[in-house]
Amino acid sequence: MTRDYKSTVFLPRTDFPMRGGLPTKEPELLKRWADMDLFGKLRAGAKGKKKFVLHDGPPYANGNIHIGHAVNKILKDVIVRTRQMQGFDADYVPGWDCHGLPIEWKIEEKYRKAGKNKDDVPIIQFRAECREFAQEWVGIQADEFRRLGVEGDWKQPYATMTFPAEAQIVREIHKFAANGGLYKGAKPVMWSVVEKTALADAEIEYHDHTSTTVFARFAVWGSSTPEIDDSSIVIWTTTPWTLPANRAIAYGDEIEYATFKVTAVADGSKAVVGERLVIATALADSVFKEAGITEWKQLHRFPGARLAGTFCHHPLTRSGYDFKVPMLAGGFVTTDAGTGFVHIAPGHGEDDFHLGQANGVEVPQTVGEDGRYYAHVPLFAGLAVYTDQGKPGPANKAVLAAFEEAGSLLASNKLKHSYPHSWRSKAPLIYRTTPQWFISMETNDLRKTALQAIANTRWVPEQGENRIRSMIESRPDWCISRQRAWGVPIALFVRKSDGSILRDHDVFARIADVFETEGADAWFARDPQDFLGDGYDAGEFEQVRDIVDVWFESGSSHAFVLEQRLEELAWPADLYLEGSDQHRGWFHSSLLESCGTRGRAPYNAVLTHGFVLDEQGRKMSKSLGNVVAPQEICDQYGADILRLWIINSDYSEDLRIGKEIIKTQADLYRRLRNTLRYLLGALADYTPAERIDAAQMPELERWVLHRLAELDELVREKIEAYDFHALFVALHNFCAVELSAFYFDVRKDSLYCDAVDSVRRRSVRTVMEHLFSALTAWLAPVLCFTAEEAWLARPEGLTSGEGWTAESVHLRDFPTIPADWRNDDLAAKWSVVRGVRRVVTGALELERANKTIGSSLQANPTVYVDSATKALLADVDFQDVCITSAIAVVEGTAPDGAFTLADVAGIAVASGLAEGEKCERCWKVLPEVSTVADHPTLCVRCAEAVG
RNA sequence: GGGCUAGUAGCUCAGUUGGUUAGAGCGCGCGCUUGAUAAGCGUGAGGUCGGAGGUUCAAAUCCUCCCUGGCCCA
Repeated sequence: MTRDYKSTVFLPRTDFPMRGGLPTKEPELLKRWADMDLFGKLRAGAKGKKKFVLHDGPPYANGNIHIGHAVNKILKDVIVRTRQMQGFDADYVPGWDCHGLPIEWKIEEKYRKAGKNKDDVPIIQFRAECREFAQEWVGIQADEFRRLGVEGDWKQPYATMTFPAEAQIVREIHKFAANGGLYKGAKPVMWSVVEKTALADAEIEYHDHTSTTVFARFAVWGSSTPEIDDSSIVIWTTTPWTLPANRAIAYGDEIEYATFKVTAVADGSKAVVGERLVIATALADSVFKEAGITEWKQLHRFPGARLAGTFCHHPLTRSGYDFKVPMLAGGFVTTDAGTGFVHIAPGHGEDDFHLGQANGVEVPQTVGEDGRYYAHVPLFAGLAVYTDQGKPGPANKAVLAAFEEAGSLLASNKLKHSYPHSWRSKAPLIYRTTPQWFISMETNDLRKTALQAIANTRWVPEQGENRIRSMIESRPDWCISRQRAWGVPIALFVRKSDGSILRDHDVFARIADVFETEGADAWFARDPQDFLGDGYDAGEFEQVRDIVDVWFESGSSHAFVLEQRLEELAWPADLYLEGSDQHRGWFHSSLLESCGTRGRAPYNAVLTHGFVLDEQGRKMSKSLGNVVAPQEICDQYGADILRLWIINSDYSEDLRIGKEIIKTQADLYRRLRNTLRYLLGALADYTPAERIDAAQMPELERWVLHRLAELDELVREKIEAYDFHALFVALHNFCAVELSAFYFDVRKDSLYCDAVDSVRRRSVRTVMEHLFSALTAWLAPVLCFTAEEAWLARPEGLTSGEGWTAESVHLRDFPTIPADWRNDDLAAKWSVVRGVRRVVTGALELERANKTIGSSLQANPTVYVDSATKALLADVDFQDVCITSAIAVVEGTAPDGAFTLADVAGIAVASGLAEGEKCERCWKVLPEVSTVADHPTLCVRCAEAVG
């Protein structure tokens, strides 16, 4: 009768399930971490260590998080966790951006639905409702971020709308006011005459509109180009009413222009035979047609660049417009339509304004908030561009008449085109110059300081540096004022007498102090005299009621977060990490704010990631129906899968996500999870007493330790480079190829069947211990839930002693790998061994196909090798390595038909069957089976192991 | 239109200064195992390296143009 030897085989045992059940398991772990105050313990344990501060860029608090938020926050979390486990004190304070237009809209929308008007609601009440709205979303988003496993100071996050933040933002504004960087200027904004208000981009709708077009002559006054002497520059515009505000003409440097002499005209043409006109050659024909010019002669051709330094007369020069109109190169000039010359009215267009700013051209204010010319405008005072009904006023006709009278009008027509309208009144909009507050890029050398700060910062990837530098190099002054309600006021007083800013430190301090306790609402709620104190009379000052650009607020976060919490944090931050769009956003505004007030960037390094696209590489949109929500992935697969996806993507570029990609990640995850599971099973009942010194281990075990040492080096290197993708590829390959397919497979026999006290089995288990320790630590920053689950499932014997006491895997540091585990000679040798092994497994496959064998343990192949390989294999238990019952390694020429692999030279394998009986315990086929009297069905090793 | 950037097997990615039949993991097909079993092992098939020109003895790699995307501007 045969005994049941199965019970004597040491099969893996563990409670760690093969399937994660992450959607239900993860919330349990979150609760565990909250209950044990993991974050508090992390902070306490890191006290006194070198700090690593990743300063959180605040998301906007107005909706559920999307996949982009998830990418950003998870990456931050992975980095913070790796730094923490490297031995840094890596605190992380999440934050929110709370002020601004989108939230205002939501509240306004609510009013509209209730049939109320925003302007009828007291500003304090309106702001309170905005605050409540933002606060609600802060709470929701915090929960959503935490569900992703993001660890941080969720009890004390920051928000731009807290009173201390509002107070500090005002202090920052005051710094610019005090150092002269802040000035009051004018800027064109989209203006609705009907509502008498400026509109933001999102409040603008485009509809077809019929405009009056004008071709007008600007007589050359003086030029550096003789070819255009006695000529007129011809401009074209669809807004004739802006011509009184003309102060320049733009040309394209690389556009070809020509001087034409008119030699014949059609009846009714306003062109004059003999006059000379300058027009872009590409557009000349169309201009001649419009102007009724039937014959002409081209005199000179030249590139636009030749026009630099030329001035023209304003066409109405004799009626109060007697000034020089400079010709300026504009990159925006095209030959799509018109004449190749663009009339520039700095107060009535974006391009116009920036070109004017760049060249020191004044910004005339010609049209008031009611859409009528100001009284000071010659010829046209009081005329309306659009009436308060949104209908065209007399302005265009009057301008046309004046130009005709002055002999400047060459032609006029109508054009139907897309034109901006108010989303509320549907009335056409105009660009109108309004007073605004600017931070100068030149005063105090802000541009220069910022460019130097960029050079002193580490940009990852490096291209980010180019990107932000080219922006800073060319950007205009920073317009920081907004005519809105929900934000931090630009809390300044301006003297009515001369428009100068009141720069008084006591007043500034009073304002900030009040904001600190009452919030920025105080600016609107209190008597201005409260802030001015006894020294000034409120009647002599105008209180600025504009609010500050929200980018200025978040750009000040380094001040109201890092600087104000120096106990926990540090200034400057070690790292800012956001999507690459933030080169123009937060990186940019933080840089300018900090350079303007502190002379350097608030960060030492900036890391950027790309955007999330769908599986085809297209942008996600509701209309395409390709939106992937992080919440759905968590519910279906688990946050660890989402985290793994991010790390397995090259986030320096755009990331893709979709069904197949997520499924792939779930497959990769299973391999990692099963590796941990196998280790746990193998380590059942393990205790440190079983440990074997590396020096006494078999070579194969020492090879695994060597690989751990190599990986340890890679882990450190890749963390430094923030290259988690490469790190996880290496870890996954290690688990799949080296452990599962090789080491674990080879050592199953030893682990299952060797005697418990055998040196070999103890070596295997010691190596398993090291593997478990290293892998749980290395995986923990990314698979924060799974690594914890595995850690908690470790055998009782590994809950005490050095490195094993932590109550959470996240309270551990990365293990220290002994330097002498590294053994390159051994690695080279085993690389050869594995090469030969591949030839053997290839040969076995043929036998399997022949049905000669099933299990490899039925085989006994003969391996023909050269002498060097023979020597190399001499001390290797090669039958164990190949998982055959026996193997012969023979030096010499292989017989015909022996199996070879093209890429393993000089190795051939001939098939053979193992002789003997199958050991009932270890399943090897050995001649010795039946030689042990007590256990006639076992091999010698198993008989001894069973005892 | 401008700045930055990408396009290598079904998927995620490697491919150093141009140099032998372009690699890996996953997935897929087939087989084995049934003592990691909703697992494990072996093995095989997948690529005109976005397209077209060009430089070179030699190009995924350098140059030009084009196509298709992405971010930020205009």
